Amino acid sequence: MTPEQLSDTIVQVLHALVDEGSLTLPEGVPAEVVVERPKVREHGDYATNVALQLAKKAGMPPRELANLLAERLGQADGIASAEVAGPGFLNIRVDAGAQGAVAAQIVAAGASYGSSDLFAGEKINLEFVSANPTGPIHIGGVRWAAVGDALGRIFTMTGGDVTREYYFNDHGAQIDRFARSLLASAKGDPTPEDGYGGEYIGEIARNVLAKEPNVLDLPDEEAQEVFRSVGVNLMFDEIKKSLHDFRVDFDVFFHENNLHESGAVKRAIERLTELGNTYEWEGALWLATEKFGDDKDRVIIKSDGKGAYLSGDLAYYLDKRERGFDRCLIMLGADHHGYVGRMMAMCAAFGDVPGKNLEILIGQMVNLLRDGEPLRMSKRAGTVITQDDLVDAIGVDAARYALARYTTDTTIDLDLELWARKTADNPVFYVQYAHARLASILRNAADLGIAPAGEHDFDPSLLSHEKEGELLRALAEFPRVVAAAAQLREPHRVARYLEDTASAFHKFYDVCRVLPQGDEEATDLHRARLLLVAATKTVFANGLYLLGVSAPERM
RNA sequence: GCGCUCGUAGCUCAACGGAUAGAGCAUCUGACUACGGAUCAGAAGGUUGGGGGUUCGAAUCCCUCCGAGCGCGCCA
Repeated sequence: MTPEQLSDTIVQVLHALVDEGSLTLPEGVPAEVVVERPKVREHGDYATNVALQLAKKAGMPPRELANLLAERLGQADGIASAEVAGPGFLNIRVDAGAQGAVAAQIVAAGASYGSSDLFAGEKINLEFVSANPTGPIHIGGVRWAAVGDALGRIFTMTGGDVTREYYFNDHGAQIDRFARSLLASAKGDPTPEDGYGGEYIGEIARNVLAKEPNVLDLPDEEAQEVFRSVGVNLMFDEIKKSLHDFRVDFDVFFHENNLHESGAVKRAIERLTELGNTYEWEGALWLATEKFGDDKDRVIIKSDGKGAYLSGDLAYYLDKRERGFDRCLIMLGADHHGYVGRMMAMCAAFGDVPGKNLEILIGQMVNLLRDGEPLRMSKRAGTVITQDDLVDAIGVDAARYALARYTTDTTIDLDLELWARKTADNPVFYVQYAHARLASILRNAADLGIAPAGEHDFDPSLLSHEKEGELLRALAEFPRVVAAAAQLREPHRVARYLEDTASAFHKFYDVCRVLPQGDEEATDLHRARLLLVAATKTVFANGLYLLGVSAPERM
């Protein structure tokens, strides 16, 4: 019995009590009730606070209502017992048979176990990383590469129609600085005062020279144009390759420059003007964002006639909405949190709903440590830690797992030494090891010619051991965890869940022999446990997939 | 000065407004004639930064103070 099924059962009992007149609920019976896994074992398999929630509405003391419910619930199908505890909690024990049936359901669902229709019919645009094409992706961007892609997988699993999008800021002064830096490097000049340093500049410059051998014969201004266009494209390619190697593939790479060239910026401004949300002042065009909650109004066309940075964002947002996205999520580093106010105001200025049509997620900084010492980064000195550096140090699996394992609203310290280790103190190995061990059991079973219990010969009530129950309950949680991760935009919940479930599995494995020993004959219990093993492996495979981490058959 | 995000075990971090705040690492004690010991069992470790408030119930919501990180351009 899954938590969802238990919730349904409780709702049915509520309906029955209302129908026979022993319970009055003026606001009606809720469609679902909260069912949770108690932290303390003595509190049963599941617990619900429904009596506490409904007591006031029913005009009845919580414990009295809980008693009423417990009496009926105890008689319901699949429920072994229901007891009232504390201020009015209901502690519920599930029949072993009802519990064990989950294993068969999971194996039958396979790769789709955990999916739901929570976001069905919604077009969701996820914009993340979007690092400037003036250099490789650095550590700040990688956090979102891992988290954003995982979130995309989670939204897909909960029914959403997901588009991953990367916004290339290939317009404006920073690109000029990039081009000047390349030219200076190619000529052997020192890095310009406001330019970019680092080895990659020299590398890109050499690659441009390889493609355009005569470029230095041109006047500086023309040469710089060549370095700009060729250099930026080389940078694009490098960024895309890094991301692909990181198992993050974007559906759309959107170039800011297109917005300016296609007239999209102009159109967006016209729209905002029609809506009465722009005005001219001191030679510039302003967007009235303050009335939508921003600190102050913002310039969108500067007095020199050029578009301010925000003008690209306006056009980009409008473009996404015109492409039919109901939800536009943008993931930014904490150093950009200052934009949230104006972006939300801009969204409202278009007549949209901030927080729904546009959502901005802020990720805090990542600090890298080696042997407990912080790695200091300096752009000038070229000691920036890039995505590729991180992958070289600890590998894609560990990097993705490490970055997706924490809530994005706290800064994290990653110790490269720890995450490179192939030992138990590295959480990703703990989880992957569980999967490999499960795979190994199934391999051994196949060698022995033992098949997991099937549809007709599976007796769920055989899985009655305490550790089997805990593992089954953990497996039954998976869909709820995925749903919560999607609704709260918190992929780390999946990682934490896998760690808990790995622990439940190892504890089960320690005390419950799955395969027959020696000449022992395979029994129904062996086959039932083998089915449980298959179900567990399915959950690990699905969970690791959501994080973009491999699920190894062997390690 | 204003704003955003945070403050939880020695360390890194969890915890739909729920019961005795949990894991891992590190420390200490145990378990291998092994379905993979990259594991398991146990011990120890806390005034959830301080103080108020809201309610049946607060790490979580509100106010305030302290501390940290990050932002506050007609830069991009």
